[in-house]
Amino acid sequence: MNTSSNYHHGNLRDTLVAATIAQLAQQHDATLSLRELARTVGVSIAAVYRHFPSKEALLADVAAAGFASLIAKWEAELPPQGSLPSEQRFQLLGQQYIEFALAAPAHYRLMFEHQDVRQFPALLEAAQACFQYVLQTAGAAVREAGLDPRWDKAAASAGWSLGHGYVMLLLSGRLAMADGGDDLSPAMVPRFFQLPVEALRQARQQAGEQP
Amino acid sequence: MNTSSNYHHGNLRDTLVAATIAQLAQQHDATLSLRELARTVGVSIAAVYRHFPSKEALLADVAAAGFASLIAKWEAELPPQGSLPSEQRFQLLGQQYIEFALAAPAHYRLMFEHQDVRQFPALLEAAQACFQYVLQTAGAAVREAGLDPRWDKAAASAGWSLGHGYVMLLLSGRLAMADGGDDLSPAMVPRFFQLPVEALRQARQQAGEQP
DNA sequence: TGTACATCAGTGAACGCGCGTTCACTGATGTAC
DNA sequence: TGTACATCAGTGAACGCGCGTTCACTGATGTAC
Repeated sequence: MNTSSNYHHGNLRDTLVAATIAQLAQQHDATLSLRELARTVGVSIAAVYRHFPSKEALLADVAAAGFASLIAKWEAELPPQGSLPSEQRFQLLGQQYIEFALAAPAHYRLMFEHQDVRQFPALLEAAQACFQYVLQTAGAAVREAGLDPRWDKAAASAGWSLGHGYVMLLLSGRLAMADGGDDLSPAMVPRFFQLPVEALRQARQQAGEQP
Repeated sequence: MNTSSNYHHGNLRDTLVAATIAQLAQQHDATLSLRELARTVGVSIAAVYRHFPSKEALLADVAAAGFASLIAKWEAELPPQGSLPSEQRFQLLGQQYIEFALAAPAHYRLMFEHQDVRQFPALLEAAQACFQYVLQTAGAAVREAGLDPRWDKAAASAGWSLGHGYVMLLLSGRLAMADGGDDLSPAMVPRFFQLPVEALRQARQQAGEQP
């Protein structure tokens, strides 16, 4: 296994995943055909089955890679914890989440359209790691605001929901639907990542309940 | 055209739409086959093309019907404007939105997965009517909070994003992923519909900017 | 260092499938006179 | 009231298609002695 000899291919598995991601980058929807993928890579269709038991398994790997590179983006671009107010850091995380999704919409869709997380442990693990990252960031903001630390999951879930919903609506053309055109701009959305924390603060003031 | 004579069918068009909705109610994903649909209704596949130029056109009608019945639900179940604080009314709207989506997940998905709103004016119109409903409700809350009325769209979009994202994440199994199980419960979410208004209030306090 | 052999990563052809769509048609319905 | 005819809403068969998957295979690679 030396140079890019393509006979015994080197690493067909990774090549297939990378080619899928490259292909998704060029389309709007998240559908694609194994045969076309094999054609692109320049390999017989049966070769794919040497590395993946099924199309679904390939897609699950591609989805997991998506979650991994989202985490990588955060790790590369988010200022370290403590270097700025936690609530602001949570907003930045939201902003970068949206950037990520809009930069590769089809890949992003695939990450969430796959129905059967339970069948693919690697995918589940990647998605969980992603959620943990959000959870920690949200948790820090919650604690810094003097709120019950157990509200971290609620804040994280609300933030993720907000970002995901915004992206999906935007991509589906169902959001920018008012005539005036003065919609919620991408630049405005991160600001709404202060919402989860703020709402919890309000909720406590009003009643003092548990979530 | 008298009784339910099924020879010249009566109203095959509506029957097809209704059968699609019924079928979607029994499945988790939003995929379905024209042929199977025709089989269910008891009609030849070619008969479908007497009423719809394509499968997509049928699905667009089904999606539009979804938006229409969401509006119907709101009109039936939301207390009239003025009978309670607008911000609370906005929260109720959010709660009923989520109820609607979770009661018919596949139909709900179809409403948003269809890519080409522009090709189907009836669908676009139905979705816009829906957005207008949210917009008015959000706008009332924004005005009642003494905020710049032009922020109504931002509040409406944020609310819709939050609800849509929550529902989609929940359905895809990507939300309830933390070990502890203490996630954001459906009952908790409506509370977050106070977020858009609240966040705008905060934003104004902090800076006084325009959205 | 050379040979024998197991293993590994590919190939090419074929499988069966269900799909959306189209065609020429048939039989019922409604209308004109 | 009865007949002729256009229109409408169906039928059944066929089209071509690309798909995911499987099969028996081939040729390169690595290892044992």
